[in-house]
Amino acid sequence: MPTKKQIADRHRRTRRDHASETAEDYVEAVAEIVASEAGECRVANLAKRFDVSHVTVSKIVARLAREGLVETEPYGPVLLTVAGRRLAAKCRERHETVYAFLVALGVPTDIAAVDAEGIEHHVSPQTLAQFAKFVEERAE
Amino acid sequence: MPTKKQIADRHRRTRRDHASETAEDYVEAVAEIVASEAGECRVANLAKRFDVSHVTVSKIVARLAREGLVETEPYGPVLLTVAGRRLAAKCRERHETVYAFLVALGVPTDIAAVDAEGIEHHVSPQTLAQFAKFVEERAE
DNA sequence: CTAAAATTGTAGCCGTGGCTACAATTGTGT
DNA sequence: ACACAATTGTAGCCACGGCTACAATTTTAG
Repeated sequence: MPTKKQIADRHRRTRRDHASETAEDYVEAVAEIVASEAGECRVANLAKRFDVSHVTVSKIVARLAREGLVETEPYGPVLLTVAGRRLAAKCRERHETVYAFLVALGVPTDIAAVDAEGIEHHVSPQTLAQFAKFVEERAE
Repeated sequence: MPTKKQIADRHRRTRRDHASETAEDYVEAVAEIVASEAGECRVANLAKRFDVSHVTVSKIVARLAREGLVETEPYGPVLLTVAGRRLAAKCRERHETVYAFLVALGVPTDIAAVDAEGIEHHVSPQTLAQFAKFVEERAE
């Protein structure tokens, strides 16, 4: 049985995850937009993508810049740093695994898409490995 | 392929979920504490449980009271309303299903406990049903 | 080239979930 | 009863992710 400290730790970790969820969503989106026809990612692209105001995007991009995930200049595009690209790649892979897993489990694709969005940030490497294994087994 | 609007909707939903996560965690915790040896749930119990200050708990409890999930009087215990008890029961069941599912999948119990904490709030009824089905099949 | 449109930045507000510090209340132990 | 401990409330601060309104800049159209 878990101790009270362990329960508190679990919750603390859940909160810490929260802080990085936005960062993960944004770097993932930036990578996708750069890879799209758009070619480059602008604040406006992110605002549309997340359906928020450009002001909200600006503030979050500023934070990501502070954290070294993106680089940007006034009125310029949003560029991923090396760290940002690394994080984006990791998130994209994890996202795809979670989505594929849910679909393999029998969840309708539209619902799997929504759930994957929420779940992906809380999946540990161990759980992700089990997800991937399950998908592989079903694929044979 | 999903439209941009659908992608934005997915993110909006993810954000809305965020808002209710705290509420769910708290009513669940209140129900557990009330059911424990403690017998009643006080602000101090929640503060220890989530490893936050009593001030943070007070503010959140006040919000839950505004939302009709709990009732409380100055210097008194935190009581669940009917709506609060209903939500707590739903969350507890969902939490247990997610945990059991991860364990059935092969995730170590300690890691499953952490992941379940983060995942439970983002599982749709459809996905939860698949989780439950999977657990049942493995149990035979 | 200049004027209008689109984009981005800035100022200032809100609610949520964190905190410390201090005040008030309740509970306990002589 | 009274003092001390524990608990809860209040004041006031912070960062984050939202917003509107307005200013600045860049892009695009004429």
